[in-house]
Amino acid sequence: MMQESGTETKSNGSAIQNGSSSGNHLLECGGLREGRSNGETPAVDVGAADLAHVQQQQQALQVARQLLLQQQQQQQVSGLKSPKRNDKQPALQVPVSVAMMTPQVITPQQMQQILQQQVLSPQQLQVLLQQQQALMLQQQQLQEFYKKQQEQLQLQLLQQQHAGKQPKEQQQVATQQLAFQQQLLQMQQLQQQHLLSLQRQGLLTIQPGQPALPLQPLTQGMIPAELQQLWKEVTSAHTPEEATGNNHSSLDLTTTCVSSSAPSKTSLIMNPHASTNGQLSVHTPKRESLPNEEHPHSHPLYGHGVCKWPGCEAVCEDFQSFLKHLNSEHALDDRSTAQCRVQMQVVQQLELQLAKDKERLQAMMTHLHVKSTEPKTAPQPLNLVSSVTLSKSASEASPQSLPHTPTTPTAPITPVTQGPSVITTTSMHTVGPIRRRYSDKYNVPISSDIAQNQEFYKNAEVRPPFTYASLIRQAILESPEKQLTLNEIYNWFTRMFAYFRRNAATWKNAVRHNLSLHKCFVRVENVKGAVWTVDEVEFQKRRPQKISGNPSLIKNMQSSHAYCTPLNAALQASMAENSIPLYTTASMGNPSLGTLASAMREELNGAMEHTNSNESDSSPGRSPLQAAHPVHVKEEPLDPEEAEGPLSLVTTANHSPDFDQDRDYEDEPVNEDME
DNA sequence: AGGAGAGTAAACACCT
DNA sequence: AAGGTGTTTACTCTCC
Repeated sequence: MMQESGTETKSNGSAIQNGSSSGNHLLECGGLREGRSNGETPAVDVGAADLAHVQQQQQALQVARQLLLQQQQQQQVSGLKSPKRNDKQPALQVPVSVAMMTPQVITPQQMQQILQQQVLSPQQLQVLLQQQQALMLQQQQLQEFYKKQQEQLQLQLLQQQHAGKQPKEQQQVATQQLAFQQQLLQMQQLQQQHLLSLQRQGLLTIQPGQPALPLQPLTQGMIPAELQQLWKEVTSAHTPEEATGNNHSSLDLTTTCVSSSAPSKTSLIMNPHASTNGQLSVHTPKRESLPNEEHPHSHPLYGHGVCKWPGCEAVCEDFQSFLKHLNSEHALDDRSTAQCRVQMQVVQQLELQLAKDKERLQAMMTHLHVKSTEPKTAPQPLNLVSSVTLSKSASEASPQSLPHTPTTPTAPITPVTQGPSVITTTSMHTVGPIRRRYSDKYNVPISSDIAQNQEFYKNAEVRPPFTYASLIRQAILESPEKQLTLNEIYNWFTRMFAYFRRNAATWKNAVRHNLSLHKCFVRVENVKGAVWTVDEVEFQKRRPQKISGNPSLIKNMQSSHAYCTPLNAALQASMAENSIPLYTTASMGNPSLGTLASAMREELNGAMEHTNSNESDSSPGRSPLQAAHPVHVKEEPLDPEEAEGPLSLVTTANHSPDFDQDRDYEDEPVNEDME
């Protein structure tokens, strides 16, 4: 999608350039342009001073227009300097003529970008759309009015040419256009407000030192401002500086907008790289400014005296120190941007999953003809958090798809070669089957874990971090008679774990295999048939399973139970298998999601310090996840090959090929996507 | 490097 | 005959 915008960009860019020299666009352009182009023809035999005056105005207009174009071109050029901005910048550049003719509050491409970059709630989207529509409507009206004015002006010009000078009429026109100018100003203000609100909502991000995406249209839709300037030229004596000043002011409108919400450069978390890809501009200038305006000292990234930037948790005495910290520690760099990108992926993934789960729930309810969330055995989203699966299956199911998932085709090609601690999907991804499992023999009481996080496992497609043997044993032990048929074991698996509702052929085979393989499972002939029981002695005899892998994980698990609930392991496993970068702040979007994200983030990062997690202040309701404690997570340097460009808004979620939960649980003929 | 545990795949036999 | 159940083998991966 970014690519689309990218191409648009190009075309737009060229359009601009052409537009400045050729008349193509001018011709399409409506009144003003026509006025100019037309004006040149009849102007020949105009001897009248006022007519010359009008011509002067038009020339001035042209000059101003060129100025504007130059500015735009300069922007482009400067944009080229920092490769990051290429994509976006041009995408936003709309030929002046186009800008005049079409409502350009925010271009569709921009909207698309926004939508891609930010995961918005439907409500937010709706509001946005409404605002957008309203603005567009207004702009259209203004444009119509503008056209009329231009026609009138032209008409009057012609009249003047024929009938001679009529200062009064000119005055009249001037007055009319003044009024029009005011409307344009209003329009601009509206746009500003709109943009500002967008910013506040976190929908737009403005990069420091450059006109950001959202502002572009303003700049370009600057025709009104241009007119203002011209009008000043026309109606009153003014110096060229003023003209340029005006130009500036028009631009300032945008920059003002920016600066108002993003006081400090560093506060803009946006990454240059991001825009490179034209993919991401997450993060939150708005969040920085907003708190000050509305809730002084409340900040999504700040809570309980701790910086809640993913993986940070630096203690900040007060809000001011937090701001300092934010600006210094989380400035624009690869790490921050990568974190943002990852965060966005997480959110995307979660939302995608949420959508799927909702759909599934709907289907279930429809199927069962129930209205309430009733299903017993069937998984139901109990709450936002638990209903959000981690789509582990996505990755685990199709390992081969992973390598390319994170880096979508649209993803930037600029890999993050640095940023040691940047966690990316790829860095977490483990190819092939996950063999790190542990039984309840080691620090992790499977029974308590399962009981504790039952709902989570039921709803999240997270592979339980236990071996098949442990799970089978658990299933059997949970049964009243400590014995189960194979089918009952199957049922237990599917009932207890969302994960085992997929790829049935695979795991069922594994279950059978384990039952047969391990001596601890004893087959007993029963009246009904054969049932399986557990020989505890044999089970305990089994060679101790080591928790391998991440040393920190081991350390955590061994050293502190408190910090290492099975859930953590589950999460970690799922994250690893999922290639889901659970690396987030609670600041984005849905609080519940944020909570989940926050909790997961801790899983990944907070481990080290894992003092006390206070990330959940913004989150209502706790979930199993929240009970989770930080676990150390592998932080490996990015593989340059796999690493995505910073902040590339990857659409991994959309790519998870097998993340189709609507599949038949039982018959998964294929493992093509599985491990 | 090699052993062991674990997961996966598959072939095969038996039973219902 | 088809499908479920159970056994076994082979292979791979990961960890020690």
